[in-house]
Amino acid sequence: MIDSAEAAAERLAMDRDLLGRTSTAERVAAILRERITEGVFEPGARLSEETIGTALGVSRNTLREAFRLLSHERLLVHQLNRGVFVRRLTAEDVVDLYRVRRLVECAAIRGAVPPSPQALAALREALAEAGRAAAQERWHDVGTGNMRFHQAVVALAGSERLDEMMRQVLAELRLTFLAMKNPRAFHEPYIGRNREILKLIEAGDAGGAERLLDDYLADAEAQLVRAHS
Amino acid sequence: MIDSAEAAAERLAMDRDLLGRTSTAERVAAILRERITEGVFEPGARLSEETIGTALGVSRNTLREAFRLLSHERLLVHQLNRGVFVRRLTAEDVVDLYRVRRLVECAAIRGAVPPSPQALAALREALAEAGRAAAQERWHDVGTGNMRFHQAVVALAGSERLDEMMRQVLAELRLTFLAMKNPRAFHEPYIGRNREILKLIEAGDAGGAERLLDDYLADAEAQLVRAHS
DNA sequence: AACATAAGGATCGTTCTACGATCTGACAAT
DNA sequence: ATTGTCAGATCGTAGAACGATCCTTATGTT
Repeated sequence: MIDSAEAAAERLAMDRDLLGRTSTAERVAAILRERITEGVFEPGARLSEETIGTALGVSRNTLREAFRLLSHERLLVHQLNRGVFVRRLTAEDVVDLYRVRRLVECAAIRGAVPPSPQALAALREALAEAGRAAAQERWHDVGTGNMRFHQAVVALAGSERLDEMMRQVLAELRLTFLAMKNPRAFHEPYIGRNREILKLIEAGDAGGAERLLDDYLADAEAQLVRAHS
Repeated sequence: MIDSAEAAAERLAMDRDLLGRTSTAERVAAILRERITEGVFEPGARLSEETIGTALGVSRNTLREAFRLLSHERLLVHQLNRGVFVRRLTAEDVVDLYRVRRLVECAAIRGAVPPSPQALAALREALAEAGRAAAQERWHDVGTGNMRFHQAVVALAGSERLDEMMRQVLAELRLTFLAMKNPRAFHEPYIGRNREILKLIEAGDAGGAERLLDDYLADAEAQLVRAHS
């Protein structure tokens, strides 16, 4: 009986952080994050403590904590004595973001031979999700699916910290997507290209996958830079 | 006269963010960050809002903002209704940190041919600094110099965001260094190895530099993992 | 007319007080 | 020995207050 009790305790320990205990500030941040990536608050817009605080029914202190969280994710910029603003990305920001993506994603593919089964499953699932969204013409969700695919690419490296970093990079990228007026034309073509990349990864051809990914990123970057000039 | 006025304005624009306009919370965070990396607050220690707030003469709200900043840097961990604690790193954390370092630093070297003159200068300067510190037996500063060298390695990639990420990784690593009881034996040998790496980079031999760097990281990781078990 | 200055209002930065919620540890009951 | 209960400490959040800073507008100067 002792064994099973210990085993059960061990299983519970794994669920511990799943016990979603979140503070009000974090929940407020989650709401604002969604509104920002939806484009409800446009880049450059100021988020007044007073206005938003009363609208959400939270105190200024709590709201300020939420602002801090989002500033660290680079979704907001904080100017002393002026307030927080939705980040407005420049062409240089886009270039920098893609520098990071190229370096990290390509290295992740190169370093993962053979790829872990879980990471492969995540890649396939993200691709399938993007496909479903496209079939239903939910173009925003196609973008989400594509981003999740590249999140899974980074997951090939098997590092929590890299995953976390990529989450941030992709969240910032979301801000740039808002500038594209035709979401379908922008997102749809990349589904097929991701499928090609996955095919090469599955075939064990890391070099080929890396080349394809590099082209992919170059094209996306060029499109976004053009839209941000 | 117009030209020089514009030129002057442009120069000033570069100094703008140097004009240290920082809030109290950020200054408090800077102080705590230093104390933590110094080891004054040991890993696992709880930082009471009340105690530290009165000690530093700031209000709880301000202090909480500082805590948030440091939590995002992973120097502190925040537990709901329990307070903040100095992060205690596990052997898995060390492994993860070195996974990131290996991927990012090696890719930065491989991608930077030829390296930019500024990045090379930063590498040389960091190495010289570590050498000076060693000559004066300031072992803690030797560690700082070595870390700055690897910060400069990442700077080869030319990405602000990667630089920022590396800053965080190295700050976390500082926490693990505290576990090494003999700082000289730990830090000193790496000066020479960094010098070898720089030599190969200067010679344009990115592949060789990458191999050396990989060995370097493997050895450091092994030492730290052993100390964290 | 162009520029410098001053006044006013809005908003932020920070502090203080307050109270409910939650954790911890100790003691009592089973 | 395990469980239940309670008190103390600390955190989470709210709200009011006031000085500091920024922006805008009005006023004055050259």
